[in-house]
Amino acid sequence: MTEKTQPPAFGPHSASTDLPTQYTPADVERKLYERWVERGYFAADPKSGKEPYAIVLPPPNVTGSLHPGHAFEHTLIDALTRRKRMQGYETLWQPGMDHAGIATQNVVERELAKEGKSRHDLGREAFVERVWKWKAESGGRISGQMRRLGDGVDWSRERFTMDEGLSRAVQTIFKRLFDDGLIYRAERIINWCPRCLTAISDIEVEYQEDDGELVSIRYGEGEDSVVVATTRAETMLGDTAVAVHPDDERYAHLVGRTVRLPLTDRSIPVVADEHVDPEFGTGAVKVTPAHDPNDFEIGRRHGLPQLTVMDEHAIITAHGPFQGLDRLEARSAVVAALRAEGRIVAEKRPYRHSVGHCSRCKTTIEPRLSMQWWVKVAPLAEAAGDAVRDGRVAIHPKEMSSRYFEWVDNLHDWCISRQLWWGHRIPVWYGPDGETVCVGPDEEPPSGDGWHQETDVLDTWFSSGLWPFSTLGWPEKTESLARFYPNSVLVTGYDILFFWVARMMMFGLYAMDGVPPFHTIALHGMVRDQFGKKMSKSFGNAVDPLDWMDAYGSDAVRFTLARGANPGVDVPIGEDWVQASRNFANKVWNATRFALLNGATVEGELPSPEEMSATDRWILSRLNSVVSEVDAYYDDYQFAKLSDALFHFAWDEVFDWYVELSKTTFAAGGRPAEVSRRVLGEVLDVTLRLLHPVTPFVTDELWTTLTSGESVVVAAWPEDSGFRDPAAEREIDTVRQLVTEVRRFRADQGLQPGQRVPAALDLTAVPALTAHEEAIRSLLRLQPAGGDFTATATLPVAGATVALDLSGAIDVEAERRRLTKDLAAAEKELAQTTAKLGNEAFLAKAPDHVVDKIRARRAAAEADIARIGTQLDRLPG
RNA sequence: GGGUGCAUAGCUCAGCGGUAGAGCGCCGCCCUUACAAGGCGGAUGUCGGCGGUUCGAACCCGUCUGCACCCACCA
Repeated sequence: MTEKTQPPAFGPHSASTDLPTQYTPADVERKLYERWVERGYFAADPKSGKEPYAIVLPPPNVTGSLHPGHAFEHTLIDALTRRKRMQGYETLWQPGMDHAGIATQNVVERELAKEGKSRHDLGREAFVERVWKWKAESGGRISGQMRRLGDGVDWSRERFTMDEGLSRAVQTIFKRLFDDGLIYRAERIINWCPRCLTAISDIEVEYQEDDGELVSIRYGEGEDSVVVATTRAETMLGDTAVAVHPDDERYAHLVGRTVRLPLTDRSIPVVADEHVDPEFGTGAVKVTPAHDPNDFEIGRRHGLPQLTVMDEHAIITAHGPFQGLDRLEARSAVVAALRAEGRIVAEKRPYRHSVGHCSRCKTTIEPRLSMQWWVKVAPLAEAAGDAVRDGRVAIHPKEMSSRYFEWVDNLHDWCISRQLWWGHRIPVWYGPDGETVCVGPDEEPPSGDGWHQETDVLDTWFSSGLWPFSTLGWPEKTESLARFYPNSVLVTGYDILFFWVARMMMFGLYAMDGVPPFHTIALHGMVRDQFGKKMSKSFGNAVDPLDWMDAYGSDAVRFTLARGANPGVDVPIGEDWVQASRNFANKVWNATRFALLNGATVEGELPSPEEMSATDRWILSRLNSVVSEVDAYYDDYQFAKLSDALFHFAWDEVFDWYVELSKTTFAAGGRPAEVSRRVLGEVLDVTLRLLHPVTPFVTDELWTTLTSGESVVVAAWPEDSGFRDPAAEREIDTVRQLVTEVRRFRADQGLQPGQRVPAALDLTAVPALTAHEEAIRSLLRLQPAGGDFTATATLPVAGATVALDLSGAIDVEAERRRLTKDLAAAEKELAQTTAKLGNEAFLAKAPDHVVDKIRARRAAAEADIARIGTQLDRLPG
């Protein structure tokens, strides 16, 4: 913090000179956001005649709070929707939250555990009530964070996956799928989390390399024995066969016979199955149909019994000495017992293999045989694949399409039932005589003795898969649904392509008569820390975006995220970068402050090009180019590019060169100053509008001050007027080149930047520059030369000559070093270009513009060599 | 076991066939009346290795190495 006193916060209509010298985000952010919402800027009206533009907010889980990844995603969506709104589209950004079944239930269970209670102590109803209470607090926190970020969502349409309307949607589509035979109930091996006590789907399983131990066990006796290997010895209690490959001669004599299963009083058959790899291990595999998905399949093929030996807590239930042991205890106990019987044939050896873990609690998954509800995905997935294949839905960046196809083309059926309490209860009733009735939203469930509803709830992704249309009122045929479905684009992370995007595609196509839920899928990367490491709480590098917003302002956080957003690529974020963005916001602030202090205006027509100076024409020419550039980047979801383009245009061109050059004009006054004031007003007006979608707060505060407009939120998006002035651009480039060259000389000579130096400027060789003489003198701190120079340094730059009176202060050696270095560079350039131009093949095959460029470079090198030679000759000594 | 992506300045990343770029960091000099959250100047790279295509390659092709991530029912 500086010691300068800060004037109080100011309103949009206070005098312009009230602007403090530093931008203080806290003074404006809250006030502006409230104003935007109050004025209804973000409300989408289905009745307007405007073309619709709709995006859904990927609903955050009600658990916890927003992390940097959310801030990132929201920034991108907010920028897209703000621009479209400015372009005159009827823009909907649909907000809401996801009940996040298993995740939320876990969180609340942990809360309960702190009180020494389990959900069973409360009972289902009270527990669910408790979750709702918790949701109320947590949801409020998230919407508070979204307000801080500046998210332009339509709050009047906020939805929750468990609210009444969305629950109706869930029930409706369940019933429809059920009636179409696309939902069924079946007993299968599923991924079971023994801690969450529920089934989870395949993609909720995270595989990690774990160190296990492979033990080899002999089944049967003597000649008729067979050795199998396993990492889960305890499952042998549930073995109901040994399988070998049909062509494996080693075991041919055993097939069809039985071997005794150690530690039990059972004998199990040896079966031949193609699935067995004879090359792996001993070529014989134990078969546990109730506890392994492969074995389940083998068991099915051979009609083997499915013997369950573990309960839902992964505790052994098989009668005998192991009963009551946890699976890991049982594992070592079983191995010890086998060893005692001499059944372990080889010492157990370390074995690294891939083991499934629950994505929610990291507990090792236990494959388990159980009755679950399933969605038959094949027909749905095919439609989802086709929609992308035939171009109705585009995926950005397109390289990500392969991931999408990888999944939709290789789908297993989706296990949608969860043994949880928090979620949409499956709308199926079972009758006393084994009847199964699926109940639609407007139907009365069957009542009477023996009827009861399914206790399982649906996978949380079942309801979020309906998000693009359930939020718009489906299954009712609402105006909003007709207007805003399909969505224009879906913006989300590539990590939930399978979880969420594919499900929305399947359900959208199914429920909405083959119309896919969005035209475009724009995938972004993950937020990482400044070293490119994944942000995670356990790693300790996760940051709360609110902390940075408090310290540097929302705009700074947003600009940093946008600047890192290359399509589909992970974005690293560090505090240094947020600071840099804060500095940029402050720069924008101060440039506008300068403009206001100097009477910049947006009033009246823009003067004609004839009236303007080359400087004015140059910046307007550049401005229009940037407008087109930014538009092209937006249309291609190139947030990093557009942010960078704006950053450099604003800072380097407008704030540095244009503002500096115009100071001279303003000082001189008169009509040229008036023209420049109008041009500066124009340039800032347009620049602020261009920046607004990414940095909404500072731009609105400044824009309303500058223009007295209502709000930049509802201002028109800039359009390229088509004005270009290449001659003016060349002219200003020359001025910049000249000034830079002389500055370099000054720095090399040790002249302090503020030190005024007498100088003669001879610009006659470049007539266009004469108009800029005052500006050049001012930028270079050159004073008019009075009388004779005592010591002169002459710089021929860009055809002009600058003679500086150094009054004996010239550092001859420094200058000689500088010139020698430049000379070497110029000679190298000459050699290179000459060689190139002497190459016949090059001249014959290279395009003209390349050859011309090389010629120009050679000419420039020659001129440089001559110039530097002259300068060196003049050096004393 | 498959698949995809990435290896460019100290760090994080752009560039993707025609003189190596940005931000931050670093080294000088400056509080020049919009801004020190600033200004000016500067240094820094065998563009992962090796081959090939081409007049020309960071960019295209092959190959190797290293690193990410995704998918997969390997006991």
